[in-house]
Amino acid sequence: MSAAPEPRPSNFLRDIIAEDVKSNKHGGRVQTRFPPEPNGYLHIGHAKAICLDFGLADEFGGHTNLRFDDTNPEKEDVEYVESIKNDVNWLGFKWDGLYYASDYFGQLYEWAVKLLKDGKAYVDDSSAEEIRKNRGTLTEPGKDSPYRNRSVEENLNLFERMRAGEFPDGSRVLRAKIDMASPNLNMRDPVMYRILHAEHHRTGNKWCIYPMYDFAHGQSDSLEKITHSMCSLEFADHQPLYNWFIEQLGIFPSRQIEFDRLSLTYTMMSKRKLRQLVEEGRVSGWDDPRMPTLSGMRRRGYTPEAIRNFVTAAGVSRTNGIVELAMLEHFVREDLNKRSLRVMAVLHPLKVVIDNYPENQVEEMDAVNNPEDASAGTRKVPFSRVLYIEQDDFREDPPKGYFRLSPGREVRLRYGYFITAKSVVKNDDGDVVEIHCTYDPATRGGNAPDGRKVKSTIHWVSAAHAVDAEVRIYETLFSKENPDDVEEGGNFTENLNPLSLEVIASAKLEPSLAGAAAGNRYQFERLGYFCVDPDSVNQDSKPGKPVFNRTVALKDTWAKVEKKQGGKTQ
RNA sequence: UGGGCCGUCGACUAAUGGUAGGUCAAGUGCCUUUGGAGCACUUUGUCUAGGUUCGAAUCCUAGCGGCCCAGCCA
Repeated sequence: MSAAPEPRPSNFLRDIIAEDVKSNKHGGRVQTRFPPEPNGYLHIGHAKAICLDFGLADEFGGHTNLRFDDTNPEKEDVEYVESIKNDVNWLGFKWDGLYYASDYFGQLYEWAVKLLKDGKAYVDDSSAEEIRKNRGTLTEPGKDSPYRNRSVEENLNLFERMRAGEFPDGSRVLRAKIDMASPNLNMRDPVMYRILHAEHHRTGNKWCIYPMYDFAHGQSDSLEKITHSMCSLEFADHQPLYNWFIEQLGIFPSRQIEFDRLSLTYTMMSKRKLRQLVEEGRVSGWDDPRMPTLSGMRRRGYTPEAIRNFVTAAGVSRTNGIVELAMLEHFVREDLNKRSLRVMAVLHPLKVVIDNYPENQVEEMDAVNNPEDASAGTRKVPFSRVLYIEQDDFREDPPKGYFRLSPGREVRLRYGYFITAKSVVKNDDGDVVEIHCTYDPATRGGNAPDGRKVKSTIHWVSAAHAVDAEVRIYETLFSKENPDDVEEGGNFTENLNPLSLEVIASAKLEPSLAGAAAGNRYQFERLGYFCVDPDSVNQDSKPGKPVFNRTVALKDTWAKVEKKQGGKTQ
């Protein structure tokens, strides 16, 4: 945490909470909750909710619970609850209470009985189809169910038998008796309980009826004395129902406040569709580095700080917009720039032989680890007669404005020497496979005593000392800004970007990278930020061939200039 | 002639009814042993029409446009 308080742009959520604290509502107490359903992994969209729920409570000295909204046993699993806990912690938050909606099944049942006794609920024998028909439409009112006016005794008896398992799935539901003509569809006698003979990941087979979201969420908030229950905009239509149950039950009045979801260009935020990608094997798993999941981003090399800064900068409101992926990448670079050790790595090697450099000589050159952080110190990088440079850093026929190596041109090898290209060796296809150069011994370390300038500094790795590595380069998983933008009847998978993963099988790394631990982050100079993938460790838990993920590329002005020139220089 | 929510630079986001600000992007310049980064500067915006008000992005009305809602999902 920095000493100076960060200027926080206010937002309507903070204003509401500040107002409540000021007016001493709930004694000035602030209690929030983050309520994911454990039916998938958390993604960057959840990060916004997490930052809001935890961040806002923290600002006002309040508390935040992590509550699993596990009311649908058919979709939920412990694998997901574990991943969610892990991801929330990784993002940097600690919950005060850890709860499950399933903790409240008993209480919820009692409350349902109370509503039954009060004549505020009834058991409906209609089929799902009939209920749907009688619900009416957006413009026409619904019709009362023929079972709507059963006696309290009959309702109580039927509901008890529903719980006892006497009826098959789908045969009956418990409904709230509100108003079939309400303009708000959620108020047209919403279903409170459905019969589901399914094993729940926590309550096992204890229950065969499960409460719907609407009959569980507000009461769960109430039980936990949540003061500010923040959720996304699509629940705004549910707020009257949220309040209705709380009022009928006469319980603690939690307040629901809606805000807009985070949408990102080129990013799929639907948990259902992300699961589909995993299940169909279109990605390697929930933690595939191309996934927008927190576990995917973690593996990709994103930092929690970068994600938090991004979410804060993107802000919160009630407008429905979409944030550019470039903005996320900006915050990732900003954070990584400060903390990453610089190293040299060649992704597409081109052999360079320095003809006038002694055959068996090796020099240890001093290299700065992080120009942004003097305390990171320096390291030694071996220099020898045969090196690798990037194929992109040499052009036999340089286009206008190209500053790097070309025949007769002198460049600086970073922390090495000035070299001048003299001749090339080509293979049968005419490709340049080797460059012969000379070096100036007076320029050791990259300094020219005579003050002469070179236009370019390029990175390199000594061939004899290079560590071979696999490097995985990622592009967006989808090729369209909106992955759901498909023709009628189309499928979002059509928008999958076929080029989202490029594997470079044999990149050359400077020797300091040998045995780097999984998760370590580096900047490969001039290329981007990379981190060590867990795949670097082989089956026997021994270090194998290093595997690096490219987290994000460096901004590349040259590429931009080149593009602007319309490729005519190519 | 259903209800709810929302319209601010290219994008995103701010402004107790009182100077339309910030970030991203873009551009210009400086600097540079990463053509990175950094630093400085610059450009463009309140959907439309009325109304209330000394004063409206903000409040009201209408229009236009967008999003959400007809799961026994959350």
